[in-house]
Amino acid sequence: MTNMIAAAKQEIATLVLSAYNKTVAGGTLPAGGEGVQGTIDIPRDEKNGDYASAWAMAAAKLLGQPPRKIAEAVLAELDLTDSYFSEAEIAGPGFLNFRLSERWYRDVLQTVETMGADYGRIDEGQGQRVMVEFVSANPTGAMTIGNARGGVLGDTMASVLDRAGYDVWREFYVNDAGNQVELFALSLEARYLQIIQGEDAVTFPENGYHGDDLRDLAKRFYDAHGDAYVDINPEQRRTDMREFGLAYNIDKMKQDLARYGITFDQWFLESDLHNSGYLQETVELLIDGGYTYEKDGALWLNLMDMGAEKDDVLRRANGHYTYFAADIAYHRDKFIKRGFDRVIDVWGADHHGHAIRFKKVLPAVGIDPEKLDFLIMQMVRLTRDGETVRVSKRTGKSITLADLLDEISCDAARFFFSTKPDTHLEFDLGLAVRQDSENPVYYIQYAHARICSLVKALAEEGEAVQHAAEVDFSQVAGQYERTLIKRIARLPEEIRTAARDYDPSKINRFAVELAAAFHGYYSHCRIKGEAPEVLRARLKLADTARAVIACCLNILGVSAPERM
RNA sequence: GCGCCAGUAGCUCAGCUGGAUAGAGCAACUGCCUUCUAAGCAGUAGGCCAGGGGUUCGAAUCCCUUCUGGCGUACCA
Repeated sequence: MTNMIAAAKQEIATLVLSAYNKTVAGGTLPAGGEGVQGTIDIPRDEKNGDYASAWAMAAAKLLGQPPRKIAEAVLAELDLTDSYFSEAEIAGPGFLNFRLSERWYRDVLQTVETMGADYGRIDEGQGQRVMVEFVSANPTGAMTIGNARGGVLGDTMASVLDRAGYDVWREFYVNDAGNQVELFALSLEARYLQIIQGEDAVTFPENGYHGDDLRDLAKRFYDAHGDAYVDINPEQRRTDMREFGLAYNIDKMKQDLARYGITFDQWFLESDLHNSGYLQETVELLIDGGYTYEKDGALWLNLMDMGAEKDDVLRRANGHYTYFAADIAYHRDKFIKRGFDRVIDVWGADHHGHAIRFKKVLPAVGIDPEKLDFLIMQMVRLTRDGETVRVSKRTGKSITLADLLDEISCDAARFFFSTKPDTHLEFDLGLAVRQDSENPVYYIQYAHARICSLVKALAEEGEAVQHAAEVDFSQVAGQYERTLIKRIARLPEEIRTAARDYDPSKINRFAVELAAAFHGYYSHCRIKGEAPEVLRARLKLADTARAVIACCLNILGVSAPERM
């Protein structure tokens, strides 16, 4: 058993049930309570034991007896010999409170030692193939602060799922087709011609991209080709400029994301869906299925018949397919063509209306909507000195991911954005500069560095870290030691719930708690200079904490420094 | 209007598939470095869990409702 929390709970369930069966056999309690599922919790207050079973309360109604009386009868038959528990008692309205035995503590350290850097790995996913699609920023400009949040969320989500036993695939969907890309090409063309003919000679397209990055891009194109593109077929000009611009931007995104610790298994091009005919084939599938109708020259998807609030356009009157249509083809590719068992799309809240309607259409192309989950993250509100800063790409004034990484470290940024996705995040640019002192990531890294230096210092004195089997656990029986071991034991369970709830930020909160347990331990339990048995037991515990902190940081994509 | 998300300490947030006295960090205040890293530890103070109803042994947690904020409701993506 690699999840020692689950192991403890499972054992309590077994112990209580077997004790109950004895009370039935002995005639103390009526039969019928075998199927009762009493919750087993870890009490907030340690006075109430390490684990508490509410079984007696849950069974009270069914057995027709007061909870305390049931608890007393069960307790009398409880046999803790060789179990993970040393004692049990009744408290409050009828809780059965259990205290962990030395055997459990030893098994925790043994598990960490056995699993090493893989500690926390569980088999919840059973090797199912799951794709996490995230960031998927428009290639028409730089990535925003919102992408910074989505990037961390998707990347850590993928890491958590990986450790939970899924076969994970990270993917970036490149929207290199559609209106925005045409507008991008037109804007670039205008900037290019302006370089040669002057600003006033060329009118800039309405709603074009006004950012300085477009001017830079045009300059790069000019540097490469001079004025060779002035007297050329405008269509050819725009095609070449679009390809040039997109290639440049996509490469830049790859670089920025790499700086941010994110690499994708695949960059999937929307244009491939158009060029290969797969998009057309998918739309024809919908037409043949009778899910569409034509109105005002456009092809509509009859979503209201599928329970949605409104219909969506698949093919515009100008003959171009919409983003909605492409997305259907894209997901058909994910599920039908590539056979993923599950797909998680990390999207911003501005897409949630799309997400709801999107799920409705999936059955029409043969996809089980249950296999697709959306991780909708709420918007990041960017402020500076209390005033909201617009994050629109078109203002040309937005703060980019690259800007952010110029100001704060990748570690600090990743940790800062690891918050629960369903709450709004306010990002204050003034605060960002001060993040170094406020970001808890340093608290965790400091714990790691402290232990590394300690282990190194002791190794120089000839004290190597021992194996768990050689440790005398009576030497680490104090409050701080036990708190630390119990916290170490939690990682697999945290992985399980983080994967289940799609909330990777649980891991960063856990890491802070783990670091706190270590700092407390370190401050109260001296290691160097203690008697040999004490020193070795405590050193083993410190080194185990180090390994688990490293696991957490690894999952979060944050470095684990050996020195600070 | 309708739909989705949120409202918990001065600030940022945990806790939400019902459990015992609602927690942590930051900020404030007190202590702790001649011994393994003080980027640390120990402590004090801080709360009508947005308001109101309900469900039950028990509600921050579940249901109804009101209020407040964000987002959506394009032949954009």
